[in-house]
Amino acid sequence: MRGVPSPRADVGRASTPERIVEAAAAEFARYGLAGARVDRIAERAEANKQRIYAYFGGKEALFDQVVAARILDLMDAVPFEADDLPGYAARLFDFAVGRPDFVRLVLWHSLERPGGFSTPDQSAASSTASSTAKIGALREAQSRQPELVDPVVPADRLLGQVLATVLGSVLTVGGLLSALGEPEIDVDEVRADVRHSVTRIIAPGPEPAPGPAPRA
Amino acid sequence: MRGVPSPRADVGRASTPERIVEAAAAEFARYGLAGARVDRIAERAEANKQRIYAYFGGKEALFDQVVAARILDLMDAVPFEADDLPGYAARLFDFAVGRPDFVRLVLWHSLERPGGFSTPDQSAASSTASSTAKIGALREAQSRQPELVDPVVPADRLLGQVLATVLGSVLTVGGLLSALGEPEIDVDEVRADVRHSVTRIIAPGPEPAPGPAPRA
DNA sequence: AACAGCCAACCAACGAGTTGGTTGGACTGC
DNA sequence: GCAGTCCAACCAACTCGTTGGTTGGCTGTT
Repeated sequence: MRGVPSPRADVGRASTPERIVEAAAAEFARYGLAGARVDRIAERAEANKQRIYAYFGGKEALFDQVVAARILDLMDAVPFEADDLPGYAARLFDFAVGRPDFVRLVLWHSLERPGGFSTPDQSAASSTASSTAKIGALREAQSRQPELVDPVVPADRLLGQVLATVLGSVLTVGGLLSALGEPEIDVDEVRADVRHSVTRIIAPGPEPAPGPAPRA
Repeated sequence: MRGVPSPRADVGRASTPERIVEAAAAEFARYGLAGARVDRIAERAEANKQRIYAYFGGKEALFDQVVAARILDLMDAVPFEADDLPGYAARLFDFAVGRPDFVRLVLWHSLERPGGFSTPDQSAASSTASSTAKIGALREAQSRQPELVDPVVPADRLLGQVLATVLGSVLTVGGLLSALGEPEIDVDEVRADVRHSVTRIIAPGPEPAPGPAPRA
């Protein structure tokens, strides 16, 4: 958003750019970048088409900005908690499961914009920064609570595993695996399973039986 | 494919329908259903546009058939093995990681065709059938090897967790989480992590913190 | 006047799907 | 051997709805 104007004296109604972002999020979540229609976004936003071009520059730019905004939403809606990874995983899970549009948006963005964000939004940089911050926090938590230290998996990859578990579970609930044949799923059960998996992943436990010896 | 003709006496070259499927797989993997261009597929296949309509009926139908074919490929390339879930997970992982196009195809299909396959292909039915078969095999394996019986997670959800782990890891490697800030990933490490996670998930281990103590 | 916003029309390009006509191999009956 | 037929496949042009993006003119508010 370049020049966000102060809202019109039209109380009770979101500003035009806000309405556009909202409508765009819905449209993009449903149809993706290629499938989305600018006219439909304008109509949905009860705004005018050229406003989209005036504020956001174009379809792709709008897409990027919408996704970036939603990711920032996630980041401060679910703060990282190194001391309680199962809980963090569960909260992430709940956030994502409760917002199917968010998940679809991220999925679509990763498919349709392989290069990441074209707009040099802060979101790209800030997210890798936040990742290293998370790993740091995790290490710090481990130094305080030695029983969390896994002899096999170092902190950085531990985080990856946890996120992968959450991601996989979210998509499972979202019906992605239905193509591979997974029927009737209960969200509460899966959330418990996520906690369970993460608990076991982070806690010292049995070694992989026949697999290649894990490196230090 | 309705009327698959016998290949022309044009040795050394795949049949036209085969070439079309191949080209379509590449095109759809790259651009998705909405983004794919029929003309591009025809060109890539060194075939004629109307052949696509003659053989497959249209863009969407072609998409469905391509995806279904690829899923069947997966199914018999990586047979389920109830006795060695970590190994199965690792093989699934390798298959998917080695075929980014496959992953993208499945992802896109789940996004762009929410209702599953419109063509009443056998793939839809066969995949849920194969899923229940998997769960059955898993139960059977557990009855033979009681040490595999997890006191907490029943067989059906166990399978879901394993698949979710694999899926999440594959997407992590594929760069999906990069949006959420996951840098530099080593496939071998992640494969080991998958084994590791699955091993821990299926083996009796520590309970989730607030849960009841594990029974013998 | 400056500015946010709307409306309506417009444009050029694109793209799915179609059609008419052509080529060349294979098989048939004579 | 040869006309007749069938069929896969190619080519090129065409239809026609769609779509990203633009422009000019109008309204109301500050």
